[in-house]
Amino acid sequence: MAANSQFAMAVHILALLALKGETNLKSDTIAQSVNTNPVVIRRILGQLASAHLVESQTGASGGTRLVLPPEKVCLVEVYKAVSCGEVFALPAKQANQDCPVGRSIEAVLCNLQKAIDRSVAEKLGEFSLASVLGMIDIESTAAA
Amino acid sequence: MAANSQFAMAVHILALLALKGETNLKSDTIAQSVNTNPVVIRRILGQLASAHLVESQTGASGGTRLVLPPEKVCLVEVYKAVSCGEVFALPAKQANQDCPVGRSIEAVLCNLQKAIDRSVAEKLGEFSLASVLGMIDIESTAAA
DNA sequence: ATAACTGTAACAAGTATAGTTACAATAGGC
DNA sequence: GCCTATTGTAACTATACTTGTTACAGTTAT
Repeated sequence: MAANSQFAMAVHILALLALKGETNLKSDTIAQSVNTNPVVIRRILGQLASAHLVESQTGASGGTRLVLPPEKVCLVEVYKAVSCGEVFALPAKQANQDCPVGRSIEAVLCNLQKAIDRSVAEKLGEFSLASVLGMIDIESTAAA
Repeated sequence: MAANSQFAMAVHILALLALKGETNLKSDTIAQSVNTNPVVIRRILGQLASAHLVESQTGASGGTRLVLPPEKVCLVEVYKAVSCGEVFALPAKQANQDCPVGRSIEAVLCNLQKAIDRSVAEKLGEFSLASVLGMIDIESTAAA
């Protein structure tokens, strides 16, 4: 399967919106930078809009812009907006309840899953969109 | 797609092996507890064997056993043995190199990816197979 | 009115997982 | 040595998710 790269694309999109400030950005313009189809971009923008991270306008000279300044956009919110938030899945089938291990392992795995997912959320919580922009600036300055 | 539950199954398998001690466990016996097909179990056992976490014997009265005592088996090793180790993927297509953001975002996303993956590894490093067994014991005692 | 956007449905292609059958290779028990 | 049990692995199916694409209805500036 194509690995899920929606979070990476979402960060790229938000970085573009942040640098554009108040101006609306068209999905077509974004698609050129991300190097994909505008519909793919609009799908991700739809998820970001549901999370109240961006706002869009339809019609001529429409487009999308950030709702909040980059310092107030945390990557945790971006991650939650575009992913299921689970690093690993629990088995689809229930374990054998006649086996002592099968009976009790599910709760253990579920707690483990929550612990891992929480640590990812905490780490992402350390980054804001503004900090991403800072990393971009450093990179482009170094390259110039 | 069926979500990847190999890590969860691997932990379940290793818990069974740990409780069985020195004795070889057959893939069929394990499959009954996990509630799946023996071949699915053998596939995971193969990955765990490549990571030197378990050893198998072919032939009659063959089976699989742990290489190390449960205290020395860390869940990081299990995770690395059965997964790609990446919480999110980078886009398959390269971003537009003619765009300043496209040109520099990839390195930022790559560093971000490494930071997140590292935090997952660190959190998993806090758990050993023995600690999983401890959680199982607590659960089954509470249920009894 | 017209032209330019978004939102979204529908579909194809590619790919990963889980499950299943089948069978060669191997090793213990008699 | 022969039989039997078990692993390792290939091959195939079904399912489902992601990306990419076309198409089009709805909306808005000019």
